[in-house]
Amino acid sequence: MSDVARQVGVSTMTVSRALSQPQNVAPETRERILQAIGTQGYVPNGVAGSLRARRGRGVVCIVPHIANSVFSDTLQGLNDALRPASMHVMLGTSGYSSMEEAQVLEEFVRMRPEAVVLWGTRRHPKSRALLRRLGVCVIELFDLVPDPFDQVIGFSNELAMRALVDHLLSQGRRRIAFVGSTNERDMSNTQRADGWRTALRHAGLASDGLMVEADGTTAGGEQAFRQLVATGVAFDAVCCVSDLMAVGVLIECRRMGINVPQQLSVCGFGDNPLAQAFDPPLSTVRLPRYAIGKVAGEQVLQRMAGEPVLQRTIDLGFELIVRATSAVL
Amino acid sequence: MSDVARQVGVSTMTVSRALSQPQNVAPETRERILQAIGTQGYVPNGVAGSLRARRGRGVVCIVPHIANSVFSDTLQGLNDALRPASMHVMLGTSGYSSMEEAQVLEEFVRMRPEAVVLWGTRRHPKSRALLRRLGVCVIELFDLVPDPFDQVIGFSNELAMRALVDHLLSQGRRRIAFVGSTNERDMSNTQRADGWRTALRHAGLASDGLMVEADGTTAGGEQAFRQLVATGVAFDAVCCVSDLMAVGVLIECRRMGINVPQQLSVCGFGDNPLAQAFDPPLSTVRLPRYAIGKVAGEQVLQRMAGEPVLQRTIDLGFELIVRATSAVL
DNA sequence: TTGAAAGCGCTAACAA
DNA sequence: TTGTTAGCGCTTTCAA
Repeated sequence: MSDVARQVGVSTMTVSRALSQPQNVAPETRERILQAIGTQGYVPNGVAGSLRARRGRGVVCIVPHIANSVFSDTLQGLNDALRPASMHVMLGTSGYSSMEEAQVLEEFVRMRPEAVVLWGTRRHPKSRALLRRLGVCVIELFDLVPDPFDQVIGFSNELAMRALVDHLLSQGRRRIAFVGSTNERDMSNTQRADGWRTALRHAGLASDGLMVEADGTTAGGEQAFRQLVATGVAFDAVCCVSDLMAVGVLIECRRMGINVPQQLSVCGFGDNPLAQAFDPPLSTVRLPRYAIGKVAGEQVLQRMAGEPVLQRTIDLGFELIVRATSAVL
Repeated sequence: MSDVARQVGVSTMTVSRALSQPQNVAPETRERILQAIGTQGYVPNGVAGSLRARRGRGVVCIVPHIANSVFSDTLQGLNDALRPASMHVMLGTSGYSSMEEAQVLEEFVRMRPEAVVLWGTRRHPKSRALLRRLGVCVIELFDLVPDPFDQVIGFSNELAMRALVDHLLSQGRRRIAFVGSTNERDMSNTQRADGWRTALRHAGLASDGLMVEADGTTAGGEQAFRQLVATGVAFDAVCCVSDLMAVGVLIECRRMGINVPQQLSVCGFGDNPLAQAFDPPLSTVRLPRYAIGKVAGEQVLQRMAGEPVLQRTIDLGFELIVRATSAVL
C-alpha cells in the first residue's frame, strides 16, 4: 500500500480511503490511485484489515462429512448466500463427533469469524463455552429444536416421518414397519422413529415388534429387511430412516420376489437422487437442504447488518414425494 | 494475551513462548500460564499471528459447484489431508466460469493463503497474474495437462474413455456411439470425446454420425438417445460422457423396449452412486476423486515443509468398472 | 529463563 | 480533501 502511495505522491491513508470510502477522495486523486493499484498489482492485505477490525470476514461452517449430498447441498446454499457479500466459508468437518467438532471449532475461532454455522444441535460443553465467549451469531442447522443455543434453521424430522406414515395409512396400510439406522450419531434417527410411533399411536395402531435397525447403508437395509421377515411379524409397509436403506429394502424385496407396491409399500427419507432413478422409483420426503444453507447465510448477513432476530427457530418444512413404491393400489 | 500475562505476573512474550516454544519456558512458569489460559478461556488471535507471519494458515479451494459429488468428494480429501496440520480450507465456487473464479480468487488472496487449489486448468489471465505475484503453491485438479501452471493432480479423461471403448470393442461391439454434453464448460467433454474417437480410429472404425450432444442431465440423455435413433444410423453400443446421461439413455431404452446389454451396450463415466444402484447396474469408469483432494493436501503440506516438487504432473489413474450394461454377451 | 522494543499492514480519530 | 498518530495482538530480535 505504501508503494502505491509513494508512486501517486499521497499518504497511505488516502489510498486506504480511495478503496473504502471513495466519495471522500478527490475524483482525480482517486483515479490516479486506482491506476497505480492496477499497474502495481496491489492486493489489499485482508489479514491486516481483519486485525484492525478485530474480526474477519469468514464464516466458520462445520459439517459432519462433506462428501454427502445432504451436507454439500447445504454448503452450496451457504456459499451462494455469502458470496455476494464478500464473505467466505471456512470449511471444517466433525466426522459426526462433537468432541472433534469442539477441537476444529477451537482452531477456527482463532481466525475471529463473523459467524459460526454448525450441523445439528448436539454440542460439546467446550463448544458452548467457546461460542458464548466468542459473541458472534451461531446458527445451527437441520434438527429443529424449540430452544436453540442462538438460532436454528431446519425442519421437523418427526413431522416429516408422521406425514409419510399418514400417507401410507391413507393408502390403507395398517401394519407399518420402521427400518432405523445404528450409525446415525445425531438425533435424526430417534426423531424419525418417534414420528413413526406417534403416527401409528394416533391411528390407534401398534408399533411393537415392527422396528428393526441396522447399519445405515444399502447393505444394512437389505439385512434389516431379512431380519424383519425372519421375525415372522406381519407387515404391509416399511418406512426407512433414509433412502439408502430403503433402496436396500427394495433390492431384498426383488430378491425375495415380493412385489412393490402390490404386496408391500416402501418409503425412504431424504430424496436422494437415487430415489428418483431407482426402479421402482421410491416414495420419500424431500428436505430443504439447499434452502437451509441459503437461509443460514442470509441470516448471518442480516444480523451483521444489525437487524434483530425475528425467529430463533426457522422451520423450512419438507415435501412429501409420492412415487411408485407407495402408489395407490 | 496480556490479561493472561498480568494474571501470572510475566510478560506477554513469556505467554507467547509457553504456547509456541514450551521448551524455552521454565516448566513451573509454563504450568501457571497454561492454567491461567484455561481459567480465562483465552483463545490466541490467529489473525494477529498471520499478520506477523505475513501469511495465513488457510488454503483457498475454488471448485465449480459444491453440490456435485465429484467436487465434494475431492473437498473431503483435501480437508482430511489438511486438518491434521491445523490448516483450514477457504471454500469458494466459480460456477464453471473462469471470470467468476478470478473474482473470487482476488478476494480470497487478500487473506494471504498458504496455497491455492483450483479445479481444471483453464485460468483467466487475471488469475494467472495474481497467482504468479502471490508466490504460493498452486495446485490444479482433474484435467491432467503436460505443462501445468505449477502442479496438477488428476487422471487422463482421454485414456479413461479409450479404456471404456476398448472394453466394448473386446466384447465384439463395432458401432459405438458417443453421447456428449453441451453444458460442461470445462475441457472434459472434449477430452472424453477425443478418447472415444481415437480408440475407434485405432481399431480402424468410423465415428462419423455416431456423436450426439444434449444437456448433461438424465433428461438430456433420454433426448440424445431419441435423437440418435431418429438419425437412423446403426449402432450397437453407446458411451456417455457421464453416468447421469447414461442413466437417461437406459431409461429411454427401457421405454423403447431395447434390451441392454443383449441388443445394446451402454457405458457411463464417473461411477456416480447411481451407476451401481440402477437396474441394470451401469458399466462406468471410477475416478480418483477423493484421492485427488487428499494428494493435493499432502502436496501442500510437503511443499510448506520445504520439500522439492518431484512431479509437476501427478496421474492418479482410473478404474474400469464393468457391470451389467456391458456384460459379456 | 525472561523481558523490551519494534513492526507486520491497515484504518479510526483527530488535525490541518 | 488530505495527513498524522496510534494501535489492533502477536512474534522476531536483541539484551539482560
